[in-house]
Amino acid sequence: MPSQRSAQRERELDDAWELMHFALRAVIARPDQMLEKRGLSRVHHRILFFVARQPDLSVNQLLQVLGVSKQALNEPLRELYAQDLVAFTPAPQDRRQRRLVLTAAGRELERRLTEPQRRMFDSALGGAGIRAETAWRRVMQSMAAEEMARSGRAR
Amino acid sequence: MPSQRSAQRERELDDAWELMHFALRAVIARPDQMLEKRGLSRVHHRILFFVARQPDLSVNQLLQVLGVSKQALNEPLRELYAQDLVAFTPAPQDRRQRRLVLTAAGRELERRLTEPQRRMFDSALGGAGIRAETAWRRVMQSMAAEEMARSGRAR
DNA sequence: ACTGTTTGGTCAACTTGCTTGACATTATGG
DNA sequence: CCATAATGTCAAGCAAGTTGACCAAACAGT
Repeated sequence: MPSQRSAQRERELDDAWELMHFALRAVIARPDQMLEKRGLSRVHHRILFFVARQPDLSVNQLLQVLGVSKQALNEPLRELYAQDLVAFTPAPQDRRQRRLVLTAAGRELERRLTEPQRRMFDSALGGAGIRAETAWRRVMQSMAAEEMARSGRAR
Repeated sequence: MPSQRSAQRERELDDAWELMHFALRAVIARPDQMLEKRGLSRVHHRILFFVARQPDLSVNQLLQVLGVSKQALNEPLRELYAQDLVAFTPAPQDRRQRRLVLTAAGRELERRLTEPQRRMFDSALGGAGIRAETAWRRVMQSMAAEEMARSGRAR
């Protein structure tokens, strides 16, 4: 069952995947360095990032988004709490739920950590022009859609 | 030192990063399932992928590309050899170097593993049109360039 | 021919970041 | 009052990486 694709096209698709591979590595690199100095890890950043973007997230929602077990989330979360970077408030209607928010210090740190990434995206997307940017988003959207739905990310 | 960016732009950049995040997860998902059934892991796939794309790679080159220690590479590589998926040939000029190539079975497996990913890229890129595809590549290229240079990927 | 360097392999000890399982707590809702 | 849901926590274990140390073979320069 060989596909209908040309060998040439095959190469182009593999190039695309390789491109994404290295782009990801580049985006990750800087924040990882900064995190290490603080004794934090990538999970901490992911938590800060998603909570910054969607405050009052519940723990369960965050689990869905991150795609890890609650045990894996628990410790990093406690550390962030201990360092006064995130805070909890019980949900008004259901006091079992803990709504996650960032403290001022948490927002500050999140900004610092994510800034290099924003810079990269800004330069890459902005530098390519408006039309290229929307094209880029359309392509990514098409690849990510299913997975985002599964994680409960509305669009 | 707050940046010059608007809050609106900030959100768009974060959206882009999130998009990439989930796209990656989507691309990875299928092959990971297949690998698990064979008792192989993601590294094995990465080895197969890169050796398929650039046969006669030396071990050191592969290390650069994958960005892991030689100890981390060694075992998976041995397993692939034991399963007759990769083969070694001494480099003609320097017999210390082992040039890596895929066996027929290796090429076959690599095709099967990478196929779902190629399909995703083909559908996402192809579906967006030629101009969108080149735009997408330009953006990714801009983000990945440095990292690819560091890994010795010519462009 | 000697020597130092490079390529690669291997053993060992350790760390990190998860996993699953089991169980406890508290709040909710009927 | 009771089943269920949201969350926390302890424990054991595993996967995949790390660093360090050491070894052999092949090469390159003197």
